[in-house]
Amino acid sequence: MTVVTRFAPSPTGFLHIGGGRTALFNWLYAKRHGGKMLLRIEDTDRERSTDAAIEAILDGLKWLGLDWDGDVVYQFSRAARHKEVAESLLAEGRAYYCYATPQELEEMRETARREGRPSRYDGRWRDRDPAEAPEGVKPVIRLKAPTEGETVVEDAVQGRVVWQNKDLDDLVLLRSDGTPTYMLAVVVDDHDMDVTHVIRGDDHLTNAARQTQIYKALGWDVPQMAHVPLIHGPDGAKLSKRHGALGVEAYRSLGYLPEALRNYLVRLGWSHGDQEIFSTEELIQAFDLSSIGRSPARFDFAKLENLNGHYMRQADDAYLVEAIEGLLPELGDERGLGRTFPPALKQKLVAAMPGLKERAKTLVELLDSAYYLYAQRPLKLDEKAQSLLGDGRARLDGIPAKLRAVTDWSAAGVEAVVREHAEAIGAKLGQVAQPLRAALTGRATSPGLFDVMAVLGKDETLSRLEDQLSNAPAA
RNA sequence: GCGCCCUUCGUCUAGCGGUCUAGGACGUUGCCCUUUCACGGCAAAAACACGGGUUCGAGUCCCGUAGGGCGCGCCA
Repeated sequence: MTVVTRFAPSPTGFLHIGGGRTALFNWLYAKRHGGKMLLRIEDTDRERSTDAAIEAILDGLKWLGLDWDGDVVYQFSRAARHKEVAESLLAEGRAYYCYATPQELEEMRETARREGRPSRYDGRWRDRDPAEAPEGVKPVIRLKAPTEGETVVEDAVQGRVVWQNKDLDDLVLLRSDGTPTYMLAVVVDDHDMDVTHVIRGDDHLTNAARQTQIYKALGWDVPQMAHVPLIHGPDGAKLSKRHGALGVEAYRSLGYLPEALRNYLVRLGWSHGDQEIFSTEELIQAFDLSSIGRSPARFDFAKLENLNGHYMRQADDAYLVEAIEGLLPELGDERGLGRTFPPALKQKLVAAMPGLKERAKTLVELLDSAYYLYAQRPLKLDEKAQSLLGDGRARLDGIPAKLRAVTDWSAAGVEAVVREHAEAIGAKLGQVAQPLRAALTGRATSPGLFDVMAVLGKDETLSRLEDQLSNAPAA
């Protein structure tokens, strides 16, 4: 039997980080077993489903590098089939019409809560003659759930979980307008789509019990369930927009690489001994359901950043330039850049990338650290650079002339000149290099100074130096 | 309130009755390397929620307590 997993988001918002991890787990499990991962959009809530959300989810998955097999299934398009299944249950006496009105149900819940009883539907139409149906009320179809015994879910992550049937009420299968509820639709679709493994957040654990009852009533096999713990915010509370509950596209904007985010996400809940870094191939080889823990994890940006830095350092230089270029539509304007890099700048970026990528944790930092490559003269020095240059300006006297004389403008050639200069004025190299760096890059931090000068070229280097040295120090 | 789930360093986790003087990673601190910052290397501080059992022996099994989470819709 081939493994079939599915990712089934509801299009009421973007693809958040927890959904991204669920998709990743489904994807990995399918890949691991040479199976398929299907994508189903759970849009039976017509009020809240939007096309924008569908697009955001699809984009998010693509950006994360998680592809799905076959066409996207839109759940609502299968409503007729859902209805048919509900009616078949009705015909077999495993479901019944319920004429209770929303107000009635609301009262029922309130009373129950007030009296300290569990708030469940009381089954008032379960055995009642439909002939007693009130005028003008369109009924829903409810499942005639067992009232005795227990419902068991053998979960690949949670283990054996047992509910007493008396604690579970008769859920609605078909709404009064004839549309299916989520509970029915999932069961029918998973069955019809031959889904073998349902991997989802453990907020669905209770649903698993109710869905199991539907499967049983239908006489269908229950797929293997795997309910993975949720991801919490850094404070342990539910994920909110303030911390981790951003759409995955927000992580893209923040400058994270999809491979880094995947690696981070997979280790939230799943582990493989002491291994922290996984290539995609390694993940596919190692991933399993039994190594998923049962306790919730907190989202930690610091670790994500570390991982991202790791992947950036490893990445190909041209790839990184493409990646930051991809951020330009969002970040370019405020940095005086267009939507793409001019070819000349692109070349410089690639050339400088080995030194740049060592020092950045995100693509945004990478772009900013490359400031000296695209800055317009005269440079605007940041605070640290200003004070460095202020202190060391005197030690730069005579440097421009010596540099102007250089014929071999290479990192090594330039380094020799600067080292000589430092020696000549009795200063340590750092005492000369730092103010020089400030003047040339506008920052206190940059890649190796001589590499910077080499990439900048002789003319630009000298011009920038003159800009800064001819200016009287700011009072 | 009822049901279900969870609880090892600040965080992610290893641990599947003895090898745990509890390991790794991120973060933190110190040192080294060094033209800066990073990277890298070395070192340090840092955890089995609590209480009962079971057992020769418990982080590991059982039961409570406390704390946290999820669910309890004609939402998904």
